[in-house]
Amino acid sequence: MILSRIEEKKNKKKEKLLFSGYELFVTEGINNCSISSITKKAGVAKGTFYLYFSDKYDLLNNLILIKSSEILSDAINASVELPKGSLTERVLFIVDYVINLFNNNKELLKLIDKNLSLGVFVEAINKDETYSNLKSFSSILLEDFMENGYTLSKAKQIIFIVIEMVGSVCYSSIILEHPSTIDEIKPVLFEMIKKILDK
Amino acid sequence: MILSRIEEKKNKKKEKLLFSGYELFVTEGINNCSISSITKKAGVAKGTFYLYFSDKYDLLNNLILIKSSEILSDAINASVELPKGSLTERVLFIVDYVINLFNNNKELLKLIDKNLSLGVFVEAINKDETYSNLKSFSSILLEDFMENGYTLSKAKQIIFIVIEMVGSVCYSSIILEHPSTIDEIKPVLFEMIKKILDK
Amino acid sequence: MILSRIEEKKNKKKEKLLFSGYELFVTEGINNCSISSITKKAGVAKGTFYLYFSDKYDLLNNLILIKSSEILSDAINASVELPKGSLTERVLFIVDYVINLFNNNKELLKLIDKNLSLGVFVEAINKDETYSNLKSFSSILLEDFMENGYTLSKAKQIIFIVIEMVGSVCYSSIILEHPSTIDEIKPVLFEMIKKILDK
Amino acid sequence: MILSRIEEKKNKKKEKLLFSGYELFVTEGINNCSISSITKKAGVAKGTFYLYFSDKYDLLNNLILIKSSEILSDAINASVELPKGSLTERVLFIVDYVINLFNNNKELLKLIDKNLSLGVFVEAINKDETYSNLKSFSSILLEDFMENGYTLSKAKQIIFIVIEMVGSVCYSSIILEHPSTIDEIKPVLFEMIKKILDK
DNA sequence: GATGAATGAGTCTTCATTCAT
DNA sequence: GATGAATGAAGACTCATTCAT
Repeated sequence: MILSRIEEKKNKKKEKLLFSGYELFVTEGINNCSISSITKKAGVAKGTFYLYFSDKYDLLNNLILIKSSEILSDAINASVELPKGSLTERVLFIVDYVINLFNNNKELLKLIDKNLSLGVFVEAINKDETYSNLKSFSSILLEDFMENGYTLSKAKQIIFIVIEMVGSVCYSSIILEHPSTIDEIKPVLFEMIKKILDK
Repeated sequence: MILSRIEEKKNKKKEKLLFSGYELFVTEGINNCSISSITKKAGVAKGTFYLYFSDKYDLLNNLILIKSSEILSDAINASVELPKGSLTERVLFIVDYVINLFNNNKELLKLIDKNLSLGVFVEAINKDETYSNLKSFSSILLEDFMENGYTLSKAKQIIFIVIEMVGSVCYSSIILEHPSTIDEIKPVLFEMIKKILDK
Repeated sequence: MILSRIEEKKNKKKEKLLFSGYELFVTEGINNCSISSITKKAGVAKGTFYLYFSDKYDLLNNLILIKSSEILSDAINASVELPKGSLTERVLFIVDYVINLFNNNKELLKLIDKNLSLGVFVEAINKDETYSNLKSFSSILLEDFMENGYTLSKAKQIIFIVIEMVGSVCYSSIILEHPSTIDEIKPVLFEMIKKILDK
Repeated sequence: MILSRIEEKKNKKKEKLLFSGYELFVTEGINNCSISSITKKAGVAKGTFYLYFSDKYDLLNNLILIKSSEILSDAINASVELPKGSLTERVLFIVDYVINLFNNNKELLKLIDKNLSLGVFVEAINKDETYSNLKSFSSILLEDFMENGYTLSKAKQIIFIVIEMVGSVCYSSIILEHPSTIDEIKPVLFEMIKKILDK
């Protein structure tokens, strides 16, 4: 356990770098951030950066997986209270949850959407066991689809399209506020999702 | 008309720069392109770049407007042959047209989607008279919505969401080929659009 | 006389360039002025500049001679009314005149002192017949020195030192306002000049 | 003291840059010096320059303060041997010292006078404690003025004017050698200073 | 004479990366 | 592991100057 303190210290540095990177990416934009500015903000030496990340984009990818994982973990915890089989409600609930989250954390939305779609994130889940808890997300949702008579493959495709649609609309309406605000567009979006899922 | 030859030359230079920028942006990625490489490819001096554009992103924006304008102009010309009022068919036709176009020109898709959504482009239409011919696009489509009982505002919102959805799905499936290929996802997408537009 | 109109036009261009150069030199500083900015302000083509001046500093030198010539011409016209032989009064009158002029035209002071001392200008007088009218300035003043028993050579040296002193003090007190304002320092300066000239 | 070696190295680099800057400024003129040429001469990388200075003019200002400080420190050490109260002699001694110094180091004179008058330097003394040893300069001299019945304020004004006068005359006569050489003008200058200080 | 598009050398500045401590 | 001084390649941008019209 004497190493754990060193280990802790190491993790602290990595986390500080991640956090500083996040702050700078969302405030300055990725193109305007340098390794220098990240380490400066993190309060560590420039060389330290290379002990944990290969470059700026490596840090970014770490960040996106972490943040995306958080978003969906939160959504899971909230949506489990809904009764099994209530497909439309669950999807709308999750979508609503994500919209609210993004609406309250525009910087996060900016970072994720500007760089990697949720789709890419899903891919990471499949590969990396670290995010295995997120599989339960899929499974709860997928089971609802099954119960409503969808094949697994069809279900995945619909989820994919809905995620793309929601992400895209969120970005445009929340960040760009164009052509509608999220409040104006949300009812229409929900109506469309309902229609899509209605048998 | 005596100036026309000079004016012509100038336009040629600008076009050469636009074309070279396009080529490099799509092959190397915008971050990996320098003014130097663009002018070199265009066969003009470095300083010449600044006679026509303020920076790399200025050229990019020019490019996106031009390319987007081309895409929609093409879609207009093709869709006018459909009878008035056939809303679902027209939307599907246009979507299909755009998908095929992007599928045959992945570089173009990469450039446009990575940087500006079609939504931003629509904004430009409203402001700039240069793209006034694109307004007919809206009008033909909007008339179909009207004839099917939609309000103008509702119609615009639906179009916006569909464009976001199609653009996003295209990018993921055509460029990233994840989680499905465009051929796999297209039928599902069409089915969803049909459901959305069905009264 | 048919050429005079062309000649006039030419002079107009040169004068416009001189004037624009003056304006830009004093507002932006010489280092921040380009041929481009000068011609733009003057409303002439870039190439036209080279028809009249070899470079930025050529224009500057022209400017300084012109401006200095104006200053001293004005001083001559004013000081001639004083009776011959009143050396101290004449010097103080001229110094006062120059101080007031600089005080009302700080830009002019900035331009002249920042670049060429009045001493350099005096050199030009000796060489260039164009400014021969300025010789009368010397003669009136020098005669006063003679009448007060100075040798010509001594007179010139005293004038030189006084000019340097006044120019330097003006620059510091009027432009930098340090360590005194011109109003505070002027009585002391006058007292010193009086002592210098008192036999 | 373990850091002292690194600290030493850093100071060496800074000094090398200062020295190279000095050499180039005086031989080539400031306008003709590039960061590149300075670092090349100093034998350091271009980027190293920016670790110590923000730009060319930052280095120049450092240089002027250092050099001016040296000049006056030397003058102090020399003038303290004079008996207290011998105002005229002390001023002449100091002026003579400065003239000789400039005469033997024309490049230094060129650098200082072309850019900042001694007046500006005095301002720096008042603010920055680094140059506090220079205050003794003022104090010794000012005390002499007091003993001769001058007010503090009057004394400062006279010193200011004399410094401006001497600096200006030095520049013209030593650098431009116009209209007199320093040897020719010095007796006249001394005579004038004597008259100024004579009660 | 006048023009201004085009040039490309030259300069500043940033920044990822290294490495001795 | 941690540091941060040093590097120098790379890129953005300026601008005096030319020359065809």
